Amino acid sequence: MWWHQHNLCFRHPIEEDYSGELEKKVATITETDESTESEGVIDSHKRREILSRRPSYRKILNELSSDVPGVPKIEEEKSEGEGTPPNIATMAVPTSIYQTSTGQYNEETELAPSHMAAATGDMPTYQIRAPTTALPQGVVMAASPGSLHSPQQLAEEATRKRELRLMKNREAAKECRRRKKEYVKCLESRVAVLEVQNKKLIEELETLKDICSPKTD
DNA sequence: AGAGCGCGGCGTCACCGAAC
DNA sequence: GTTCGGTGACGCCGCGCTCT
Repeated sequence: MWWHQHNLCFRHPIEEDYSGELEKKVATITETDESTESEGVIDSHKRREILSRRPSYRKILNELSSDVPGVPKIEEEKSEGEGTPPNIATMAVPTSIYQTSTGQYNEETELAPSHMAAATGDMPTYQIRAPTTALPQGVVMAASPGSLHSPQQLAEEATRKRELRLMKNREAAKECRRRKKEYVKCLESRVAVLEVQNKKLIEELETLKDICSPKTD
């Protein structure tokens, strides 16, 4: 794909800021009013509010692609096993783990271990680095919640649910980052293309001016 | 050699919107 | 109303580079 051929060898400061800058650049060049961010001055809370309302990268990119020919689409995920996106190394997602008896779980009812207190910031005491393959493949999940009675069983179930949720979120985060990188690459390419286009138009304008302006001498 | 720094990647939490 | 996926934010870790 064409946008992958750019060999950009500079380092980015912080990824969020960088992609934000790119977005501004593209918006400036194209003069669209995406009004992405006026961040930088606003406090983190406001910024968070603003950022959290942005549509997903896939959505943005797909909208871009419909506007501008040549902008690639991020593929929609097919259902499990229907083929992986082209540029991800097939991740060893232990799909069988998802096959719980209920297929669902309730996040809110989960046990809140003491380490959860770290959510407020400061020192994250929750650093229990669960191995990437926290649960082995083919693990058969426990019985449905309805059959759980003893406190121990309930605790086990809660732990299992939490691990499952963490694992899913882990994979989601990876995928999200991959998309984000793709999105940033796409923006970079678009900036390059638009800059060339802009330059050409300016040159053309100058030429036309020369032709149309009356000679003074 | 090793201290310091910047960066990329990861795991996790919190939050939001969409889907049901 | 509940569940689930997507994503920003945060903190940590490892790596490479530079400086002393």
